[in-house]
Amino acid sequence: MKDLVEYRAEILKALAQPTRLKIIDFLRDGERCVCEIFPAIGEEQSNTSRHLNMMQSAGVLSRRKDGLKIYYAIKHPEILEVIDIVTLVVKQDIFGRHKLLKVA
Amino acid sequence: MKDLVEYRAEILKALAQPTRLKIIDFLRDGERCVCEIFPAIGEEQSNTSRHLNMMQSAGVLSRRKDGLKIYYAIKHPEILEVIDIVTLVVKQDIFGRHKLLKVA
DNA sequence: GGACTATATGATTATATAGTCATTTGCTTT
DNA sequence: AAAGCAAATGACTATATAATCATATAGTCC
Repeated sequence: MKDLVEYRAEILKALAQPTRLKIIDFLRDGERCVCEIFPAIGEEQSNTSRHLNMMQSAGVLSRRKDGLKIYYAIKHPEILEVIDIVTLVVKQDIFGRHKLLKVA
Repeated sequence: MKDLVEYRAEILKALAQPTRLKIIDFLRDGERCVCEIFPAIGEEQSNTSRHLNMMQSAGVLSRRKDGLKIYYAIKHPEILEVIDIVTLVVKQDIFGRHKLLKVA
């Protein structure tokens, strides 16, 4: 049986990729079908589908079927908190350095 | 130049691996040298060194030299918040399901 | 300088990942 | 049942990752 540390890694890995981050950003306002997602992020349908499937297996997204379409949504609002904190850290850490240099 | 989405992915990737999560957990109480870290997490010195180096490049850890030893520490306390939120999500999502099954 | 300790790195291997193109599956509508 | 759209999957390629073993680098102390 997988242990806690592996589940944590799995969720984090599901977030740790540019294409997947773009998907999550796009899903901020609510659920969307694949046919809306892949043009919005500028990726192929098949690639988008694989990432969506991976994120839902990891427990990051939920999936709902409605006729032909499949709607994906962010499953836990906490995921957005995680992304927001990371964004903050990036700004502090990376862009912070540049800003300091400019100010100095 | 790398953009925001790539920096976010880089930080998340630096967290998204079991060995690295163990390192971060071990660094919760403060900085530790490599010689303390690798026995604590049960990994080889060289493997541990690579993970530490990778996390510091990503901006997750800071590094301080003192004589022979190199001390690593968590650079931003927010990183621990991220881990804690993810832990919560895991418990809700994965273990939550099992609990429900048992209760039902 | 030589022995010793701590950390990093080169080389290698096995496995995982992201992406693409073509095809398939499944549902809907006529 | 035939046509058409949405999503998933198979096969493949190129690249990245994690781990190991052996070795190198760099600092300390005698």
